[in-house]
Amino acid sequence: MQTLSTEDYLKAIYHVSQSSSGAVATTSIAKQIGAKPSSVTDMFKKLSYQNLVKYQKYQGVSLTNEGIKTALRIIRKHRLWESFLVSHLNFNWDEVHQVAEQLEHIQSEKLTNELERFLDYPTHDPHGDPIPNRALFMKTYNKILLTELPVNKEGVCVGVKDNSSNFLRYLDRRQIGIGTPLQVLHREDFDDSLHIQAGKSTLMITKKTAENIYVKP
Amino acid sequence: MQTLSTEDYLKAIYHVSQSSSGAVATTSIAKQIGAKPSSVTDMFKKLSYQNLVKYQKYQGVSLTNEGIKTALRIIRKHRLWESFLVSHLNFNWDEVHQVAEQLEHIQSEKLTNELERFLDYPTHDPHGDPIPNRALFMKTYNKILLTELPVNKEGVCVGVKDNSSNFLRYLDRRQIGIGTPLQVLHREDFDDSLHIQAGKSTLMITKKTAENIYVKP
DNA sequence: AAAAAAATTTAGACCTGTCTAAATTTATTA
DNA sequence: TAATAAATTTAGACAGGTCTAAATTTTTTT
Repeated sequence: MQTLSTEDYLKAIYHVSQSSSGAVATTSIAKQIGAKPSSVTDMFKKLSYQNLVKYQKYQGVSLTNEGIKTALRIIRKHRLWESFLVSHLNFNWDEVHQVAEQLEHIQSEKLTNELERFLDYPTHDPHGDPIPNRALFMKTYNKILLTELPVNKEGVCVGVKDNSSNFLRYLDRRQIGIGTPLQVLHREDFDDSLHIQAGKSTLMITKKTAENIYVKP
Repeated sequence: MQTLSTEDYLKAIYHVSQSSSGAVATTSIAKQIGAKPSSVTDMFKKLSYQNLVKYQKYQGVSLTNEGIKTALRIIRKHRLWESFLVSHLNFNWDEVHQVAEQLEHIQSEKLTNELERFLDYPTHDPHGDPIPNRALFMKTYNKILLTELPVNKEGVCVGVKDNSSNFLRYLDRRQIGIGTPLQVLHREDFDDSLHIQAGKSTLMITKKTAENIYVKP
C-alpha cells in the first residue's frame, strides 16, 4: 500500500520514462512533481528500498515490474475518472485533470472495476490516452504527430501531447477534438506553419500547435 | 483549505455533538477517530487556532459556525458518494462507508454539485441519513426508534443508527431496508424482544436490533 | 585533459500528525 | 470532604515528506 506521495512519484517516473529512453533523471522528476531535486533523491531511495524502482546513485531510476504495475493502476484510475467526469458530470476535457489527480488515489478495486463497467469499458480517455484494462493492458494504436502527416493525406485526431487547459481550450475554439478529421493542405516553408482542413473548416496553425496533436493516418 | 486529518476531526466532532449535548470530550473523539487522547488535544488546539472550534482546556470543544459549515460540506460529499456507489456502481449499503470516507475529501465544488445533479438531487443517503444541499441545509423528518413505536401502529423504516456492516447485512437477511413497512405486533415483557411485521413477513427481533432502526410513524 | 558548469547527493533542519510516559485537573466514591 | 479514579494535558520523541546550503560527482566546454 503506497502513500499519496509515492504514487505521485511512480506515475511521474512512468510518464517521463515513456517520453525518453534510458534511466529517469532526478531533475526531470523534480520538474514534473514540483519538488526540489534533493527531495526527489530522498524519495528515490525510499522507492528503491521498496523495490519499486532500480536506483543507482547519480544514475537516475527505472521502474521495476512491480513499479510499473503500481503506476499503471494509478493511470487506469486517473483515466477512468477523467472519462466519467466528461461523459456524465459535464466537465470539459480541459477541466478534468486536477480533479482526477485526486480521484486516482482512491483505494478500492471494486470501485475502479465498477466504474469501468458503468462507463462500458472505455479504451481511451477524453484526451485520447489509452486506459489500461483490469489486467493493466492497454491498446495503443500507432499514432503520429500532425507535423509528420504527409501533405494531403487524410487523418483523424486521436490525441494531444500537451494537456494544458490553455492548449485544450484553444483547440475547442478551433473546433478540433478527438475524432476530428484532419488533413494538411499546405506546409509553409518559411515558418513551418500549416494550412489544414479540420472537419469542415480550413484554418492555419503554427508548428508548435501541430507538434501537440496526434493523428492516425 | 483543510488537511485530511482536520476534516476527519471536524466530522467526528460534528457527529458526536449531534448525539449528545454540551461540549465534546477529548476521549469521545479519540474513540471515534482511533487516536490517543493526547493526539486529540493537539488537534483541538490547531482547530481552535483556526477558529473552527471553541476550545477550553479540560472542557472539550464545540464547533464554531465555520466549523459546522466545513463539517457539513464533508458530510454532504460523503452521503452523495454513498448514494452514487449504491445507485450506479452496484455497491451494497454495507460496503459504501469505507470508500466514501476517502471520496469525501476530494476538493472540487463542481464535482460535488454535478454529482448531486447527476443523482437528481437526492435528499437521503442509502442509510436514510439526510444529505445537505448546496446551501448545506438538510431536511430531517421526525423519526423515532423502533423501540418507541407503539404496538400495532404502522410505520416505515427510514434509517439505521448502527451503520456497521454486520448490522446492515443482518437487516438484509431479514429483508429489512429503507422504506420497509414495519409494525410492532407484540412486545415481550420478559426480554423486551419484539414480534414485528416487516413487509410481508413476521419475525422476532431483539431489543438491541430495534434500538438501531429508525421509523417514521 | 583541465576548468567550468550542471546535476546530484548529503547533512541538518522544519512541519504535521502521531505516540508514550508523566504530570495535572476534574469527577466520583467512600 | 478526603481519597481514588478517570479524563485531560504536557513534554519529549519519532516518521514521512519537504526544504536550504554545502559537498560531491558527472558532464560539458574550452
